[in-house]
Amino acid sequence: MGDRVVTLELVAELAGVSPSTVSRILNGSAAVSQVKKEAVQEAIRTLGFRPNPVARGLAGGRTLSIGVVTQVISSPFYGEALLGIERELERAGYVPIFVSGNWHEDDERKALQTLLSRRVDGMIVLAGRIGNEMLQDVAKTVPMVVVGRQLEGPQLFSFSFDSRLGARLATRHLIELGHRNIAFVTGDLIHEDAVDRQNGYLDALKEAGITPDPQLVVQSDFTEAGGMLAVGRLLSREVHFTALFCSNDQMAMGAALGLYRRNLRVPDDVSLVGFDDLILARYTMPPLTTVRQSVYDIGTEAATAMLDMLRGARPEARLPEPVLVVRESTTRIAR
Amino acid sequence: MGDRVVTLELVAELAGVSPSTVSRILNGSAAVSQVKKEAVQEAIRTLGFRPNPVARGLAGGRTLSIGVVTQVISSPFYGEALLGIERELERAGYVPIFVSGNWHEDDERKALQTLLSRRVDGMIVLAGRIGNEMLQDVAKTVPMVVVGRQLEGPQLFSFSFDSRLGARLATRHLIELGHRNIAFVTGDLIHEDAVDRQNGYLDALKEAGITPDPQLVVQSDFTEAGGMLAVGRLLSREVHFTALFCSNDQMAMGAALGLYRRNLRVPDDVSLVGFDDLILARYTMPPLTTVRQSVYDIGTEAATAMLDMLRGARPEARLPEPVLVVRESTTRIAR
DNA sequence: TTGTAGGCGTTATCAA
DNA sequence: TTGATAACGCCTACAA
Repeated sequence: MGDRVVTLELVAELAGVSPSTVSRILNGSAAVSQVKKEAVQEAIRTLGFRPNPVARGLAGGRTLSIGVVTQVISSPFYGEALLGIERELERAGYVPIFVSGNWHEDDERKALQTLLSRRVDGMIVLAGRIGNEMLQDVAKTVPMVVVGRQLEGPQLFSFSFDSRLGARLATRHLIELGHRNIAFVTGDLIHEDAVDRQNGYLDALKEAGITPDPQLVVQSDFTEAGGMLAVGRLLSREVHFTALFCSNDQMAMGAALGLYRRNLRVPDDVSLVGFDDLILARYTMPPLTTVRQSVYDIGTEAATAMLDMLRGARPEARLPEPVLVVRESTTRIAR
Repeated sequence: MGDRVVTLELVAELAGVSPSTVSRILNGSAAVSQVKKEAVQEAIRTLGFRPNPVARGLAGGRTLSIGVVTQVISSPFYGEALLGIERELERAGYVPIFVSGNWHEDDERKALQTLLSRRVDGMIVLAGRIGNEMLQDVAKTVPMVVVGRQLEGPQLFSFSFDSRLGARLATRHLIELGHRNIAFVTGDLIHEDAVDRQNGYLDALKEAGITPDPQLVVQSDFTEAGGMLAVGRLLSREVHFTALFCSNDQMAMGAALGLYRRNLRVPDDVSLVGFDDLILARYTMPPLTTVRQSVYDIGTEAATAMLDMLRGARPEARLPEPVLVVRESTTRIAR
């Protein structure tokens, strides 16, 4: 890895041109004669020169890095999105810098600050609690892509997955299986996403002429532990239900355990549906019926949108439609 | 967020001192009179000055960033480690830059290159396939912490979790429950870790005077899908086994599904043990007996070691001992 | 203890 | 098309 400090200047010297010419070739920022171009490329090769991003950052204001505010870097949900972001950015020579917001407004604010002070060229924000005004404010400094909310502004692009439709599909599936008493576990309603999913659930009930019963709805927090607790609360209310729709797969996993603890079998006693289609969903017992929203694709879309903005184009997100994935955690109501 | 470009120079001006004095205060690199120190701190506060890491990187050679070569950013296993790293580094003002190696030597090499060219102040490498020589070579440029192998060298610190002991504990637990025919699913043996776990398994068998049966050992790859396939291969061999020890939780999850598909019940027909104690392990059905190695702690330990090295101290890793966590996937052998 | 001056490796602005 | 020259924001001798 003999990484001696090979500078642009050395390259220029060897190629017999000025540093500016080398820089121009590197960035394609101006026309350069073919001969010199080749000489420089040759010199770059023999010297093994790699431009120093730090110096570039100082001089040109570009760091070739994109700040990513994620919520919990270790969550299986965000993990897949980060992977998509990383892969997509890499192709354009950018590196993502991930900072966790921990679903905490202060942490998110700090994350933005950290990234801003690192002079990232752009910012991708995955959901979170922070106020829209703050985001719009940051977007004045660097182009920004926000996933999971609707936000308008210059240098600002946002998109959401159609969670509402996804939730409607899931609920409709249960209805088609004959279920009428369908319980629902929401995520933290601070998320637009969580609200959308709840609305999708209500949409489907309405569609089918079923009156929603508030007793069947439990608030939770998108975690496994939360899902398990939710089941406990639901059962303590002593309302009858034959199906349970959880706003994400992680809560569904927790709920499954909660049901199991009460000797309720999935799907024989309770049909269970999740949301997200994490890899895990294939390996739960029984494998989980869920709504696929390709989190990986969300990541690549966000990255692509970012790259579009950076090159001055108007981004355009085209996410795949949500799809219901029927596995074995749901069944026709026993009667 | 009114992030106007507040430079160190402005601070100096406002405080009525020279830029170097401000720098000295910022870095504690030399004694400064109390009066000036206060004046400067005051100025920093009123101006909301935050030093520019990019400029710092160029001038001082320090970027306050640590490169982290992880394998799959989205894996639940690495995710927790990354979280630990992030939290610990943050306390010292460092930011981790994560790049995925994807268990691919080329990718890992590229990751190292990327990180090196970004002038990270240190490198943390989580396992991987890349050759030791290459790592030792990189360590000549920046201090390095390697997790999951034993490596010696200047500016190089490595530590592993005691996987061998962990695996021995797991296997011994099964033996104590009366199992004699214990199948084992290894991870990719390119990992030292995977080898250690296999050795631990063999240790325990030997301890109990059980002759290991190669037919009971299946090679796999640490993924859920791999665990499921492994069960298939095992069953096709038609060897008798009453317990199955998988080298990690993810494979155990896959194995559980594989068993379920063949109508084998856990733990009644087959006792199942995993390794890692991911959060998931608590929510599998039934909850998984496994070996806890706090991946989060591994992350914080790696970060701490890095920080130690950066401040010139000799790092010292003290990881918690592996602990067997008995849940409900194992039971006394039916007789 | 403090300030001055030079430099870190690029890019950007001007002339030529 | 090319090359000087001046930033970029900070750190670090060196001198005072």
